[in-house]
Amino acid sequence: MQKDTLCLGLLSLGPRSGYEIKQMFEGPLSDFYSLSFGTIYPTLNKLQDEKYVSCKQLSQSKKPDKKVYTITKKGKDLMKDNLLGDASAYIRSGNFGDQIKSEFFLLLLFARYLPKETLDTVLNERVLFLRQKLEQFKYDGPVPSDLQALRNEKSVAFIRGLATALIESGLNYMEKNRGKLN
Amino acid sequence: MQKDTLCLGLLSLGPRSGYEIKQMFEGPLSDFYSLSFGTIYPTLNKLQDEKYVSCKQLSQSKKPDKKVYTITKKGKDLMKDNLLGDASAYIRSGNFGDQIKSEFFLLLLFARYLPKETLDTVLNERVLFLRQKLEQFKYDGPVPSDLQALRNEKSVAFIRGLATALIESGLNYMEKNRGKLN
DNA sequence: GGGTATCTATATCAGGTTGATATATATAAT
DNA sequence: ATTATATATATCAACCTGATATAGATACCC
Repeated sequence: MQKDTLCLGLLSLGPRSGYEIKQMFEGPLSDFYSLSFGTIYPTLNKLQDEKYVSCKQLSQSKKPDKKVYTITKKGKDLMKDNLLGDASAYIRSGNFGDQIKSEFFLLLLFARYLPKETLDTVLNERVLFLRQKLEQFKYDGPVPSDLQALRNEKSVAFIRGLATALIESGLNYMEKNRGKLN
Repeated sequence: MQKDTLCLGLLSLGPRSGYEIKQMFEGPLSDFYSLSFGTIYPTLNKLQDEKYVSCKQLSQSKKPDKKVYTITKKGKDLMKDNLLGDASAYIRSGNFGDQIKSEFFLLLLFARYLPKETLDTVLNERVLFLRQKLEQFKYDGPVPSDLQALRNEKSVAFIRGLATALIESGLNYMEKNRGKLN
């Protein structure tokens, strides 16, 4: 997905600074996508130049100033056009699509070169890690206000449910079949 | 995972040309990882310079010449060292780790900006796509001889089983919950 | 025979992204 | 006072991808 469309999509949930957009990627979005500062800041500048977003400099007490970007009517139109135009291209991506770099699967692929105890430790820690992820996706308590807008999206509820189902079935498979790797 | 380690790992399954390594990434590995020619060829040259692989130029009838690379003892040692040294870093990557760019999930995130019929079509085609993927992972018939070495790995059987379980639970969830996106 | 399409095979490079780093303000802890 | 941490913006070298170039060989069509 074009970085422009993605930033506009996140700004459609409410005005944000570049730093806050990055926080969204490090929070609930981190399992599906991420952009670095080196991409986010230049993208926001470009979007501002082309009037897809407007910008207000905000002085804050107790924190450095920040630039808060607001999506414009022109920006919303571009976002919707882009989403609609590219929708069919995204069908074949994602989990078992074409954008994944899974180093864990590569490690499993070469499992026979690892000492038995190392493989055992790796699998144990992977299970712990996935259980932790599961808790994160199931967590329903309070979140920082910036992230609340994401949480409120119906689509996020769907995605969290899907992630939960996938992790649970993955855990289940690993616990039942890990013996096959030895 | 370092590209060096990855190429050495694939060469540990048998001698291959750069083109054939690329074919492995486009075949059964495509859902977990990929490297482009722009990475593969320079990596093989570097590995050859440093004696981690040896190279034979092969004339073929009916096809252009190819350079076939064979992993050396020194190369196998490096590969094992690297796998062992980096194993713990790979635990938190992969599906619901930190290396995923899922454009399909992003599209779902912004589902409310899509016309109802478009979303419906997208979900239908995604289901068809995943069913096709499922068939690919379950397929047990003959494969080109280059890819047979991968197929024979115990770890590949484990990974294919895991992928199958994940896709099935994802399909199941999507079919039961897609109404929640409207 | 000429056109073109496809497959095998290697190589290179512009363009884009990341991860690291720099800079700065402010709070909190030692 | 200094060290660490959080907020906040910005930049850049290093790296990778996707595209493109080149080339030998087969195959099909008119």
